[in-house]
Amino acid sequence: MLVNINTHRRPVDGHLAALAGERVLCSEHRYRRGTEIFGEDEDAEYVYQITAGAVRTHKLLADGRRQINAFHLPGDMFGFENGSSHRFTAEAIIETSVRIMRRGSIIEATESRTGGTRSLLRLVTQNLQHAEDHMLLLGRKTALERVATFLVEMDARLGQPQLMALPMSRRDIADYLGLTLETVSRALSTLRDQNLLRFEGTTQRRIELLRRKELAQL
Amino acid sequence: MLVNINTHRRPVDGHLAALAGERVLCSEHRYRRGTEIFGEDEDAEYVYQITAGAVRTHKLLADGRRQINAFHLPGDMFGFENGSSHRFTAEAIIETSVRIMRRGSIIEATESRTGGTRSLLRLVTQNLQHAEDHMLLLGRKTALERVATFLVEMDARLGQPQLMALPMSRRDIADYLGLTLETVSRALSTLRDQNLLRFEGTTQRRIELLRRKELAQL
DNA sequence: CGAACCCTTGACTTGAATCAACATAGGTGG
DNA sequence: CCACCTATGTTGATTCAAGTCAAGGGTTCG
Repeated sequence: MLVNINTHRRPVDGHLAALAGERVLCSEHRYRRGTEIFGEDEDAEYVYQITAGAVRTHKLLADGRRQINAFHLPGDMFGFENGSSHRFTAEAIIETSVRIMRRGSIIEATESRTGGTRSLLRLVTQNLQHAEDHMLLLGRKTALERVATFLVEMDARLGQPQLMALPMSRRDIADYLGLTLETVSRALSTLRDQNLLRFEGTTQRRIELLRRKELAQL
Repeated sequence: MLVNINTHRRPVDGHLAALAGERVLCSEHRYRRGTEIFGEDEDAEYVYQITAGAVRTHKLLADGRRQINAFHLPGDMFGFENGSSHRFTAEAIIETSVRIMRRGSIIEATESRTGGTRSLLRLVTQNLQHAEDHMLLLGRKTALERVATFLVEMDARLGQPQLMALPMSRRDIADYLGLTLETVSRALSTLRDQNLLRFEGTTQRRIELLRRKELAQL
């Protein structure tokens, strides 16, 4: 099975047709919040680059326990860190636009441009590095340390904005950090009480980091 | 700094000289149990293949908490999953022999042989896959599930021998699984009491798996 | 032979999970 | 625009899985 056309989560037919042609190497597509972009064990036919929005990738255990491997933000590419078939599920966290490319054409492109798959190798190596750091977090850090690490990571990836607008819910953060959503909420409250951060306005997803250094050295 | 000659953990001068020459592309070296092969943040000058023994790679937090990323067994290569500098420390678990190659020559070799860095890419991708599976374990599995998963993994990698001789201590297993050594010991005792495994003889590192299927479906 | 590990087991503690209640936001349709 | 509903987030009370502390036996190795 190459493509499962009768599900809403696949690129629409028009995009497939375009991608199948010779001229068009990539195509834009939009996903509503909460929709699946690809599933675990599906063929890795396409590679994705986010132009707007945010994506989470996760694995599930049989009884529903979820581990989020990574969050992807605008500019990030994802979907090829895999082998030929996806090893996890990707979902749009919020309304998200992605540029979709055929996997094969990407590999050929990077190969001819750099005289090898080196840039691809670099991307996979970056993913590996992130995974290694995350294993240390999951295996050995306390709840407060995990949440602080998460905030510092997001802050850096968003370019240290004055105000950080997190796209993901407390549950997503929890499943990324190997915690429960209550524990994440409590840790954030603790950090707020220690004046390390501030919630902006009424929605709790807008956070201002007040003392980045102290947060980082947890 | 390319090579820190005055530490015992580096290849001896003879090997360095040989590696520097044109003819010899690789060299054999032996490490006593517990000795460091390379350290975190060192230059990744060499790539290693184990011919006998076992190696662990780990990261440390400032206060000494340790997370073991992976165990390496005979036949395994390690040391280039990194970028140009090592992102963790590698140590011999037991008396270990490794084949040492210059990193550069490996990359060239794989490139010329396969018309690209594809085989290298495959190796890094395998590492990434392992890391992703391990994140699920560390983030979401119970102690018993972690130990069972560990046993099944080792069993498979050792070729499902009738009797499995683990090279690593309970502490190593604990630091790999994000547990304490006591919890690992208790989990093993529980599995023994459930007749899922058996300790062979007096040393507790020889284990016979009695019902692999039931162990695997935890 | 002694010393340093290694492993197991028991008793107790604790950090995070679970269970529960409540507040608020945001989306939908009347 | 409002009323409703669901999803989201916080906080408190309680439980529990794993950690910590402690003791004792066994093995290995210099």
